[in-house]
Amino acid sequence: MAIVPMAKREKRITIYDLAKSLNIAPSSVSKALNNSHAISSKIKKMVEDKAKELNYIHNTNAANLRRGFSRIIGVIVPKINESFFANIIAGIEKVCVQHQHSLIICQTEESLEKEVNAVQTLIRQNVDCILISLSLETQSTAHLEEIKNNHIHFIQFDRISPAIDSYTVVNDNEEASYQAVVHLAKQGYQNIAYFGGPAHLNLYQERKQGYKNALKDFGLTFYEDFVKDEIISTASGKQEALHLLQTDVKPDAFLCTSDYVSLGVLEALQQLNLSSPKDVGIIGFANEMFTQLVQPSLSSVNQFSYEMGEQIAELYFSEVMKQKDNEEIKTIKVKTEIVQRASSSR
Amino acid sequence: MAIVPMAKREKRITIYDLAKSLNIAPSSVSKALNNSHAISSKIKKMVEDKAKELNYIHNTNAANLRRGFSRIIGVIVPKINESFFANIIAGIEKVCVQHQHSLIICQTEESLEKEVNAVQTLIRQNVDCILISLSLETQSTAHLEEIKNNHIHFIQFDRISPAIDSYTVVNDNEEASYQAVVHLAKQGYQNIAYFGGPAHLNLYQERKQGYKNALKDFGLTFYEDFVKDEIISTASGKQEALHLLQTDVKPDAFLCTSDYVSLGVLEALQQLNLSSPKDVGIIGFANEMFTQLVQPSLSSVNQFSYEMGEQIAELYFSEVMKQKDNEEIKTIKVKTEIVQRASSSR
DNA sequence: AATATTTTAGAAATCGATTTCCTATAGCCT
DNA sequence: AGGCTATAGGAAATCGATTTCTAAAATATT
Repeated sequence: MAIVPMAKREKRITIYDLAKSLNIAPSSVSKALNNSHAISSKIKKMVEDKAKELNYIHNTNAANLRRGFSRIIGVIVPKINESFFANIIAGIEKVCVQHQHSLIICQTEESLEKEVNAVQTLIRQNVDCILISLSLETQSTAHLEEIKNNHIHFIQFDRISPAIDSYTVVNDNEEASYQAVVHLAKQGYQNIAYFGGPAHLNLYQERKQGYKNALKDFGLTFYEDFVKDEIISTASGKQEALHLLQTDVKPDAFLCTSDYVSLGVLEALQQLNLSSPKDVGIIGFANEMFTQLVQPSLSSVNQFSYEMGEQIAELYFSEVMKQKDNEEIKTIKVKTEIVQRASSSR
Repeated sequence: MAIVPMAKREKRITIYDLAKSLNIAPSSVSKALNNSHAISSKIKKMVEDKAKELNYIHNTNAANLRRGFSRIIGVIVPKINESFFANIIAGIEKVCVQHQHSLIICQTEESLEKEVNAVQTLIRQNVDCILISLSLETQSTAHLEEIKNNHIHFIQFDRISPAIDSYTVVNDNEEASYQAVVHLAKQGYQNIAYFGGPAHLNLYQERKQGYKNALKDFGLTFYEDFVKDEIISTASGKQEALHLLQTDVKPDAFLCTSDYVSLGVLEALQQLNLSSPKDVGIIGFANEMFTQLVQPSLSSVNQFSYEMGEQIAELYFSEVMKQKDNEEIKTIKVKTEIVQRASSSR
C-alpha cells in the first residue's frame, strides 16, 4: 500500500531555542523543565517563564526515543462501539489520565488478521503495555508471544487465552453463569437452554461449565440440544430460539452470554406469541443499557465494565509497570451481579 | 504530580543490528526496508529475510523524530462510551487503519479543563492532526488556537466552535431540526416544545433556529416557555417535561436534541398517565439503539454517526493532510434522516 | 576502448530530549 | 587563610531511523 508522503510541519520551539535565548546549555533547560535538583530555582524560574513566553511544548517523541519508554498504553478490543468495550475503554482512559499516560486504541472487528496488525502497530509505536481482549476468531497466540518477545507488558481481559502466560482481568464467569442458572431455577424454570459464544474461547467454556454445574447441583435435566455455542448476535439468537421453541421438548428459559442474544430470544417469543417471564425466562450478560428499556425488561449479569476498565489500568500502574522478571503473575476477578428484571421474575 | 520512573525495557533489534549482521551500512538497511529505488532488489531481499529472522520491528518513535510527523491522529470527544461518539470513533478508526495511521483517544467528560489537557497531551505526542468535538463547558477557544500555533492540522466535528477557523464535519442541524418539526406538525401536533443543549454551542443554536423557522413556516405558535436550553440528560428531560405538562398551556409534542432526553420525556408521560403518540409526540436526536426498543419506540433524527466518523477521517486523508497554506477551508455536512417510529405517529 | 551516464551503497548529519560525566564556583570548616 | 566538600551548570554521547551527499561500480554511448 502506497503511503502518501507528508509535508514536514514548521519547526516548533525546542529546548535548544530556549537555551540559546537564555544563554544557558540545553542540558540545563532539560533539567530545569524536569525539576532536577541539580538546578537552582532561579534558573528553573527563568526557563519556565521563557518556555511559556515562547510557547514551548515538550516533544514526547524525542524524549521517548531517548528514554526507551513512551507512557503510551495500547488497547485492543473487538469493537469500540459496543458498550461493554466502550465502557471498559472509558474506565481505562480515566485511570491513564491520572497517571499521565495516553491511550492508543485499536479495534479488531472480531478478525484475527486485524488483531495481528494491531499488535504490530502497537509494538512499533513503542507502547509500554498492551491491554487486549481477543477477537472471536483468535485461536492462535503467536502474535501475543510477539508482545512478550519485545518485552512489552501486557494484560489480557475478558476474552483471554489461557494458552499464554499473562496478567489477566476477568469476571468470575463460571460463578456468574452458575448464579444465573440458580436464579432461573429458583424462579421455577426447569428446562434451561444455554446460548453461548465460540467454545474455543475460555470465557465461554467457563460460562458453559457454570451452567452445567448448576444444572447438576439443582437436579435439572441437561439436554444436549439446548446447548449452542456460536450464538453471538441478536439475529442468531432469534433464529435458534425459534427453532428450539418449536421442538417437542422445549426450553422454558434461556441463559444467553450476551444481552444482544437475549434480545433475539425475546423477538422469537413475540413472534411465537409466547410471553416472558410467564412462558419463558431469559437472562443475558453485560447489563447493556437497553436491557432495562425493553418490554419486558431483561435480566442480565452485570459485568461492571467501567470498573473492569479501571481495574485493568490500575493493575498496570500498581503492579505490571513495576514488574520484576520473576514476579508472580496475577489474575484479577471483577465482581458480577445478577440484575433481576421482568424477563426472569415469576 | 510525581511520576514513577520506569525500568527501561531490554533493547530490541535495530537497523544497526541488521546492518552489522549483513555487513552493510545502516542507511542501506533503512532504504531497503523503505523500498527505496536506490537499493538493489538483491539487498532488499537479504534485508527483509534477516529482519524476519531476527524479529526486527520498526521503531516508530525514532522515525517520527527524524521525519517530523507521526502518522498518529488524536481524537478528543466528551465521552467515549456514549454510542454516538463511540460510533464516530469506530468509523474514524476504520479509515485510519486503511491509511496506516494510529489513533490516540481522549475524553473530556464535558470538562473544559480536561479538554485543555487533552490538547496539550496530543500536541506533545506529535500527532499529525486533532479531531475534536467540544465539551459542553467549552466557551473559550485559546486551546484550539494553540493547536494552530503548533501547526497541527485539526478538524472540528459535531460540537464545533465557529469562533475558530477550521475544517468542520457536522450535520445540517438547522435543517434536521426543521424537518423534525415539520414531521411533528404533519402528524397533527400543534404545540411543540424544544428541549435543547446549552445555547452557547453552535449546534444547539442551529437546532433551535430550525425549530423556530419551522414553527413560523407552518403557522404554529411559539411559546417562550416551551423552549429550554439546558436539558441534556434523561433526568432533566423528565423533570422539565413533568413541569411543562402540568401547566395550563401544555405542549403536545417535544423535539429533544438527544434521545436520552426523549427517554426522560417518555418517563414523565408514564408518570402522568399520558400516552405517546396519542397525547404527546416525541422525537429525539442520534437514533441511539434503544430508541427502537422502548415502548412506544422513539422517533429520532439519525445523524449517521459511524459514517460521520468515516467522513471525518476521509476528509483528513483526502484534503487536510495535503493542505496548502492558502487553501480553502471546507465544511462537510453529513446527511440526516428522520426515523419515524411510534412516538410521533398518529 | 575511452568516456559519459546511471545505479547502487556508504558516511555522516540530523531530529530533540535525556543523562552521564566533568569542572568551576560557592560555601564551609578548622 | 588554606583546603575540602557540595552544588550548579555545561559538554558531549545517546536513543534509532532517515536523508543528503559522495563515491564507486556498472552500464551505456560514441
